Amino acid sequence: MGSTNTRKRDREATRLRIIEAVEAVISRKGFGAIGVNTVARSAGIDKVLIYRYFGGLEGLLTEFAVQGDFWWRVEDILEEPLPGPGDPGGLPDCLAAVLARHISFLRSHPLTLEVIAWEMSERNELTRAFEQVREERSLRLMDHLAFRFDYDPGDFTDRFGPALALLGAGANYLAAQGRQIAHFNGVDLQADRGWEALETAAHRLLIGIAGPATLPHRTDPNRPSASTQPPNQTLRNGGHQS
Amino acid sequence: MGSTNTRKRDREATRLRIIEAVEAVISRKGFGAIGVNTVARSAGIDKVLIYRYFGGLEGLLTEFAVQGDFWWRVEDILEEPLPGPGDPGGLPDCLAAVLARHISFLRSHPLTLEVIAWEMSERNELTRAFEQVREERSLRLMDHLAFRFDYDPGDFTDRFGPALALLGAGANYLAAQGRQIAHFNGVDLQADRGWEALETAAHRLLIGIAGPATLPHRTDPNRPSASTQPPNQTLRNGGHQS
DNA sequence: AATTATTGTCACCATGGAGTGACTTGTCAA
DNA sequence: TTGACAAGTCACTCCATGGTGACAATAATT
Repeated sequence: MGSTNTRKRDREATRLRIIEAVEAVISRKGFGAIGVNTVARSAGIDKVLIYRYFGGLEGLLTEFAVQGDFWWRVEDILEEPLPGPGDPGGLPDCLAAVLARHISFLRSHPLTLEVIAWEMSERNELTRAFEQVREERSLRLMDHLAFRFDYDPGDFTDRFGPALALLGAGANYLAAQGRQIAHFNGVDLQADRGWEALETAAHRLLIGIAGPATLPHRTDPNRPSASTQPPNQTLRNGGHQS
Repeated sequence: MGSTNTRKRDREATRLRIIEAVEAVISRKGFGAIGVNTVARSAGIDKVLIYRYFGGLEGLLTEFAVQGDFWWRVEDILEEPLPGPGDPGGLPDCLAAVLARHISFLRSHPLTLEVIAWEMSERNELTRAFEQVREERSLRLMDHLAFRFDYDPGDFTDRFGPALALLGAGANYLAAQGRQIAHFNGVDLQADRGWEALETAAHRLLIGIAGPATLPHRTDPNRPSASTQPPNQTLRNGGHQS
């Protein structure tokens, strides 16, 4: 017992210190500065421990990636209150709100922005894993939205997938660039004002694509697909079923 | 005379070889691999020449940046035929066409994509210069579009700047990511189909923001601003004045 | 032909990173 | 108390890179 002592020679404690050092280095100098020496120096330990405990830099980064969660969870994006089919704004409002939460997440997670920036120029096991998580959650989110608004998932993807890709990708790019540059096409990326303008612009754009004028869904009331339960059970509390 | 001989010891020729080697290295291994040794090895010359002729890596990269033009010129984006105020589609069609040309440029300029990716993680004289060129041309493009559709430039920027920033940034992100990853939100970034879908999505989005229903411009027919000539004279042939 | 300037080559140093083997020291169990 | 094992330290090799000085070879100039 007492395995969680505050011993001086504590493997778990040093493991944690090392992982935290990874985060510290990335926050301070970016992913490009990550290395065995840098991390060891920042953690105040000998680099040989990185090899002993993690099998090298790659293992350490994997561990780091597993610990921290660098992407939103579908449940958080869908958390109520969120505009639904009954609300006046309908689908455009909902999509705009989803995008706003996406943006909010990005802007409050600097480490995620580092990951996004890193993925631009690096290609390895880790970036592949990151990408896979993001893609999986994005698609799952779309399925939930399709269900929420009674679309066939395939229909929904065809209709709104590319548009949401464009807007989401734009948010990624602008948020990541906002770390370094101030303006993009005249928009101030480091001020809340700029981001508010982007969000309202996105809202107006989405009204165009998903507004009442362009809403030919529910054409077949008793189509076989779009079951009566959410696409999968990963939602904590069933999400939107009221 | 005969300064352009095919001598064996030709300073200009070696200078060119070195600059071309920069391009080759970036194309093959990305900006991250750029270095004095790498370039010298790729050019088949001694690295000391880089210091002699360019004063070091920084000078070489500057020269490289000056030579190559890594961003579209406003004139090319505005080249006729381009939808104008008289055409049925009007402003949305025009903006969609502009975005399509932006995308086309990106997809046909891999080096530009490398620059974009590089700018995400690096911050130095060069990236600052790149950014400045882009920003200047983007704003100038917007001014031209405002003039073309008889908007007050400030109005136009307020109304469409953020939306165009979002869409343009999305294109940048997706094009740059398309070098490495295949799918984003279900869209295939390495197939023409995927990009066509993105372009039509953008078009539909723009109809929402700039379509006839949301076109309260020209409210003041004799407003003082929006002069009768294009914002500046950098257009080759005066551009759109018919 | 001799001089001079410049192109290009070679050898070298310093630095910093990745990775490893041998050592010391603290902790736990017998 | 003692021995064994694990935690942590030290010292080192190897390698790639940035950067520089000295030298050889060739072209232009006189």
